[in-house]
Amino acid sequence: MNGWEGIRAEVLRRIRARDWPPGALIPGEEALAEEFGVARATVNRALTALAEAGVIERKKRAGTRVAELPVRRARLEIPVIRLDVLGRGLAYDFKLLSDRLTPAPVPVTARLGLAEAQSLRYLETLHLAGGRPFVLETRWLNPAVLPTPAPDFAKVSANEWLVTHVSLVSGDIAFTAEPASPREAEVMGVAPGTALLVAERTTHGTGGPVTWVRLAHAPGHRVQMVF
Amino acid sequence: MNGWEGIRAEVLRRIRARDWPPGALIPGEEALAEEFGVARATVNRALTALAEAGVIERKKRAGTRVAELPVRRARLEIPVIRLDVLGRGLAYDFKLLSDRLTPAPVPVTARLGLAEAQSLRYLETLHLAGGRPFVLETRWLNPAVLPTPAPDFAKVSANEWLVTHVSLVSGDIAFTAEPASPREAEVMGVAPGTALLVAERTTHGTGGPVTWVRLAHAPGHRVQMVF
DNA sequence: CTTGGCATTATGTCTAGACATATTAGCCAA
DNA sequence: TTGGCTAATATGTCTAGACATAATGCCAAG
Repeated sequence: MNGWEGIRAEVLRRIRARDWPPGALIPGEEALAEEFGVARATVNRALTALAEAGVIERKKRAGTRVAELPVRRARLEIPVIRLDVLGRGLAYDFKLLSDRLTPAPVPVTARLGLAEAQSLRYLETLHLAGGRPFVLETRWLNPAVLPTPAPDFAKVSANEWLVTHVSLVSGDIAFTAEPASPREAEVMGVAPGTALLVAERTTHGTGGPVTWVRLAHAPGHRVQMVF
Repeated sequence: MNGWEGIRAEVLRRIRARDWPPGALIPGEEALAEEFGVARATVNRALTALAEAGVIERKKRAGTRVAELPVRRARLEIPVIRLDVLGRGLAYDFKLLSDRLTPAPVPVTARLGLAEAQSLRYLETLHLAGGRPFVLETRWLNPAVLPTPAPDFAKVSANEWLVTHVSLVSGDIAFTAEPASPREAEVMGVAPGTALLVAERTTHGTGGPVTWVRLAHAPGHRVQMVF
């Protein structure tokens, strides 16, 4: 194992072996560079990677120490729903159930940072996997981000159109478990009250708030992450 | 905006502005270095960061192109439950409900890659926030990773002991929504069938499989991530 | 005793140049 | 036409040295 990845591996090994226990100060870059016989920049590359991974904490002047409670980070890759379905080996299709301009409820405008009672585009899309309900997408979309003429969301799902056409800058996503509402039960063909995995996303772009979306997944859906 | 972060920002701006649309080949590092008046290494730093973020795709000889469908990545920071609770401004406590060595069910041994019917340490821990049930932790723990004498999980929760004492190498986490089982309903004080957010984690360490754990969260729990 | 400023020091970033490596396009031969 | 070799090329990594920046701790002034 050579190069900066080799150094990263060796430093990680020493941390795991508790040569350098949690909280300990590890040797400076200069010292490590000499020990490994490389330039300081190479050690820096390795330590920077470990810091990004949360294994060590670095501060100027204070040095580098092993993280006390190594925060475990898991990465979630959020695919376009179509690709998610195809990736499971199932045929994809979707139905646009609702598309209208209507005053948004306060919780939605509040989360997006818009004026109360502003009219937003409301889209209800049922995504199908192998002909069966997969996800019910309930979306409030800021019409200001749409071009004129607006795209036809019956042809391209809003989910996919947004990814390729709007510059998404930041956002957050939250997962909850909720009982299926009567409407959800009817549309997805499950009993009311069935436990559904729900993802709520808020997205902001360069031109301001973009969309708030709620994805209610079919029973049994798993959101998988690796760390 | 100076330095490699400034270059990253400018490249990102051009991608967002569709100066360089999805799929397009962007100028090589040498060309960009000359344009911005910096060394090639600085451009490389900026582009490496963008590649890690999934915005561009880089291949030797083939050059750098804008990602067609920018995969959105969200990062989940998995805290120790005690800190999660304290971070919500609530008092933390936990009760060890069960602790015994018993043959593990096949799905568990299979996921951990252990022989069937192997005896594992079974721990059932109820985590409390402000005196109310917060998470029911159901854990199967490979006794091979424990020191002798084994720690007293009635004093330190297994959740916390593992983070600080075992070298966790890799693992995965999955979220599902499930109806509360009769046992869960009883322990957590909810009606059977209530929708619970469940996290299942499998963890492997340097010394082999470590633990399989199921965390059933109290109703209303949100797992929040930022991207 | 407290506060402000300053020197110290470890990390952060940058440069100019070099070599390594992967990949591709094109050429040549079977 | 096809298969394989080769040369060209863009990214990946590294070096040695330099300056920038941010904490820290000490010291002096109040």
